[in-house]
Amino acid sequence: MTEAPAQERGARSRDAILDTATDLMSRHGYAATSISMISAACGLPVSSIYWHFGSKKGIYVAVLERARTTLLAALPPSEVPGADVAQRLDTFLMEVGDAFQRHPRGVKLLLGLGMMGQDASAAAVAEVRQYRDALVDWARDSVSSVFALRDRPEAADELARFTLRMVSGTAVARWFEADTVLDTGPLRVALLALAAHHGVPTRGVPGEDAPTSVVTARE
Amino acid sequence: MTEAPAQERGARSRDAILDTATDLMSRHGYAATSISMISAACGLPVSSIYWHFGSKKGIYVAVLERARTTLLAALPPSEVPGADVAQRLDTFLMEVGDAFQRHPRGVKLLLGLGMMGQDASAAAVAEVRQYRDALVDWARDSVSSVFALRDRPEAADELARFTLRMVSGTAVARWFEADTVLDTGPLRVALLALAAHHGVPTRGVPGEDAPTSVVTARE
DNA sequence: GTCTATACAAGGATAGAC
DNA sequence: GTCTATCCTTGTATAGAC
Repeated sequence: MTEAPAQERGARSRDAILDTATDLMSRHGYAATSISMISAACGLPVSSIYWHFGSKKGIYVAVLERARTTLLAALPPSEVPGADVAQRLDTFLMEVGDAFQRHPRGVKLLLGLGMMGQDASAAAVAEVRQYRDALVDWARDSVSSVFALRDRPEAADELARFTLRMVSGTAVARWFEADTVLDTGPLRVALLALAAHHGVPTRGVPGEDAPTSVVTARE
Repeated sequence: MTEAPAQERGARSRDAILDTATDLMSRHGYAATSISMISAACGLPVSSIYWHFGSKKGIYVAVLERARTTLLAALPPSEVPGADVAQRLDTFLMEVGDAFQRHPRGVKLLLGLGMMGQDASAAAVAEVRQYRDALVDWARDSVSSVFALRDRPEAADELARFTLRMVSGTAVARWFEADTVLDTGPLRVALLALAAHHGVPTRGVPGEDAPTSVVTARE
């Protein structure tokens, strides 16, 4: 059946290299991953790798770029569906926790690879920033949708940052214990409290919890 | 003033090497830091470094060990002083934010160096674990003291984990923007809400007494 | 304890046949 | 596009004089 047009073989190899590099680099970091390691792991000779990517930094940039587009494509729309805050929040948290499980390399790539230091080429730095900015934007849009914060940009910003930092921190924890999951329960409580603290109406959301005073102070 | 007993010179050199290695490794990571870089930066020849530490892993272990003891010595007692929860919480958060400012390498060392992968010697792994466990213990004891959770170990554990993850996540954020500080304000709101959610009495802590905080380091 | 010099392996990268 | 073979640099580590 119609063998590969010889052009497809190239694309296939490119992907294989990228897969291997992503795996190795997200595990060991950029510096600790050598071209020969990649070559040995994916079966293709060193020169093929250079033919496709030109340099080690080239591989790095390509890996990051693909990771970014993949993750962004997998992220749910930042327009979170749901009738009320509680519903949307639960949906959002479920999605975040899910993405955290499915894309264990997201943060690790940013960190492990971001560790290039001064060696970082402009292209690499640009990729890292773009990756991170895309995540920030998505998070802000999402919480903005969840809590209806279109007219409260600072509040949306704070909630988004808070969420992302918790996710990053949990990713760090996963460094040490592989089966760590994102604790969406506490995060839910925290986000609701933060929203309330900002005077955002959450209309009796807490539900089963917090019979006591939940912070309703304002600034 | 007669010269150092020749033995002190050694100790001094050892410290200098350790300082340099700590700086370089926390910035570039373990793999990306070479012995020659350290040698060039601290002025001592490569062989002196090997004389003192035996191997690159040896330097790593020594760096981590010193970082751990230094940080632990700098951490305030986990018995947080204060008449009520509000006072103790503010004290605790101020201390954490302060430590975050003063010891920017804490987490970065754990991460950047922890990235050794399979190369990690047993000694190195042990050091990393010990470092991290010490932090966890301190955090748990502290929040336990703040919220009087001696008889609620699970609650203390959750609050401690939450706090540490936020700190780690903020450390990650600092990766990208150097002047990032720990947002103790939102963290305060979150911890109070979590405590309340666990049914822990916080005796009218919330808003009125504390101006929305901004607890940051001085100096 | 410190220095110079050096052994030896591994890493990044390229040449050129196929 | 892929392979073999190779160049050159850098890195870890050691030897031995002082």
